[in-house]
Amino acid sequence: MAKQKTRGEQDLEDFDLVFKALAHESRRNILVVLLSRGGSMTAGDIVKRFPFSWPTMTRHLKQLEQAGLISVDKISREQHYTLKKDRLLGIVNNWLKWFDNKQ
Amino acid sequence: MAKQKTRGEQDLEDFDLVFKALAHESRRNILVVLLSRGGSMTAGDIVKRFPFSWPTMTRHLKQLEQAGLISVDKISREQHYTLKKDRLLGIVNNWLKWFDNKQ
DNA sequence: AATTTATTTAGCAATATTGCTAAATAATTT
DNA sequence: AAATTATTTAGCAATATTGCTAAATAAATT
Repeated sequence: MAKQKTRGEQDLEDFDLVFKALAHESRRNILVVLLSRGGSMTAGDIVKRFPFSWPTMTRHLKQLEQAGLISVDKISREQHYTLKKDRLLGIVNNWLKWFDNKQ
Repeated sequence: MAKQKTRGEQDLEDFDLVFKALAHESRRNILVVLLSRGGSMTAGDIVKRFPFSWPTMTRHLKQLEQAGLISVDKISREQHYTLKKDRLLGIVNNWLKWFDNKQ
């Protein structure tokens, strides 16, 4: 049985995955590109807009997915990646809340 | 003469420094500890609350400072580090704004 | 002036991250 | 069934990050 995580433990793990994912400029840009294209794109369309190889992009996308910042759907042989905007805003704001008086 | 940066270039540089600084759990925790102690602490007081060596802490603090998330004042032989909460909130929110409809 | 206290700098080793190319897989079209 | 298209996996090299210890600096105390 996997150890059950408390609310706070889960949050800490989320913060870590999310902030690590956001630490790389290209990954931040992938999120912006997804947003600007309506939230959803195939792997190939994303690759076209960045200056690195497909395998490198695959890895960046996987990191974003593991952080829960994007989701994937396989449609025939294409992978459709979708921005999870609410989770991005939710987790980062949840951390920022610590510092925000007006909370 | 140093090249003059446009508004957007400066923002991108800020985002990069800030998100890189926030990528490490201990550095995020340093900010929280500073906050919980009223915003300002000496290097030695910070070191006491973390499980790593002073030189390692010095480096983390320098990264936070370069990101503009804390400032330093030398008072006699002590270094006083101060949380720059407004800048933390300002820069992260400025990036998040891209994703926030309600903006 | 010597010692103590507070802290940084230098430099190394271990680990993690990033980027690449080549090969593999899996679905689709010919 | 062979070829094409979309994409991932494997594995390597370069670079960056993190942590450490030892040495250096700088101010204060004895």
